Amino acid sequence: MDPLTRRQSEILGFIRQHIAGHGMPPTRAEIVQAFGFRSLTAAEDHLRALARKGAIELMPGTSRGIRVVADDPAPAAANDDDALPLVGRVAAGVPITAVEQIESWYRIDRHLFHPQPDFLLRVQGWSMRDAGILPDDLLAVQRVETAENGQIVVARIGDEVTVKRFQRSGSIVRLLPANPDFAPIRIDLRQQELAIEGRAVGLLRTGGFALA
Amino acid sequence: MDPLTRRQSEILGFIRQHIAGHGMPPTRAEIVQAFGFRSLTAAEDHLRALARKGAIELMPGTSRGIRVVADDPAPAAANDDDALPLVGRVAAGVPITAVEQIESWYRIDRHLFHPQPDFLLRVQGWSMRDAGILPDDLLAVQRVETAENGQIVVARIGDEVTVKRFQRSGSIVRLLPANPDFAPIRIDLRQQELAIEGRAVGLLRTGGFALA
DNA sequence: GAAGTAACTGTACGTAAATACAGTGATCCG
DNA sequence: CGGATCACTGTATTTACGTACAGTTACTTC
Repeated sequence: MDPLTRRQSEILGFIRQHIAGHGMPPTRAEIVQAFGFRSLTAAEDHLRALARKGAIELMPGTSRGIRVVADDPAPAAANDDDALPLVGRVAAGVPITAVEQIESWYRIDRHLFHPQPDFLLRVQGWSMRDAGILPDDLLAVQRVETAENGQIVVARIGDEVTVKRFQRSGSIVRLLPANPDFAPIRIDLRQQELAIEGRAVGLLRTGGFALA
Repeated sequence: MDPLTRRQSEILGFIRQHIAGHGMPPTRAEIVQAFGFRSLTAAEDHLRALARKGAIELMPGTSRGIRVVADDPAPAAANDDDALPLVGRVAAGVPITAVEQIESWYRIDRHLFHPQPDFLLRVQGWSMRDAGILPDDLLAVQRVETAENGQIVVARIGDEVTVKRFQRSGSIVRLLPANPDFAPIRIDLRQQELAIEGRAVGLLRTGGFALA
């Protein structure tokens, strides 16, 4: 979210306060009255600015169509039974689920998934497009050390973490993308180390569906 | 608080749900649409009844001037702030979110999604494959009545509910699949009726990733 | 069997509210 | 210096919304 000006913060504060107190967002007129403006456009301009900076969302043609974007993602606690950690950027060789790697926790009904996941991983790139796995999706992953052929796994080669379909024959492992634009990764277990971090058991897409 | 009738409870539930999902109380028109009424007065009557019985408070002359008074913990799941209903098979002409259509509730951190969804819908068929929407995925849908070009919408034509990308020019609406094996649906609004049930804001894949 | 309540349809109207357009200063910035 | 952003004033137009009025049908209750 872009930084707000002093005035914009006051407006945002008023919106929050109004929702808390009245159970609904304010109208332009109510903002005007609260701040002593003499023109509706003053309120409109502020709302546009706040929307542009991502602090609020405006719903065109809708009365009181203001939604405060939650910048405080309701931090679920680590001890919550139904919370899953979102694993962030992965640093040099550290196991992916190390505490330092955890970005945040999300409350999700674990039993939704079969089998049950242990953590979420944000997907990067288009390599698994044809498996319906897109960038910025959250992959629900179950921690396993070994994989069966055909399963989609989270694998680590050195510092690189990747999501691919697993295929092994003898000491040769192929990590297959689901996208003809990407090349398979071939690993000889006698020469290179491959760590299986987990197995994909589900997926969560939290953003909208913009045009690709 | 006086006891509510079955229908009145449903209305109250919808108001709660709307506030939770949209951050503001519904208008009369939104209630009418949600329940499939054909007259604004139906909604008005219910609101009056709920106000008379003390379940809500109405603020005269104020758009969305509905305040839920009681915080009775009636249907455990439906009241959960972080629960989403899974909408089941859709029957003849009934609005998709009609109470009777709800299969079950799932506990999911609403704040994960932007904007926040109102219900989940199980995806059927491969027509949105290239948008990463596969069969048996649960689509997180925000209830909206209109759509912008390019958005992925849940639309109803008669009794048929479909998920497609929305494109409108004039009175011609095209519902575009994201899969070359499927044909676009072309609708002339002057001849056919098209109901937008909602807008895709996220996705939940609960099964594993079997080989396609 | 009259009266009341619940749950609606259908029409109409005034106003609450969103929003476009045209400006005015003030400040910052390369 | 010109151009952007900020913070407004003032007017106008449309549409979203609340709400009144007049009915209908079915079910309960005294």
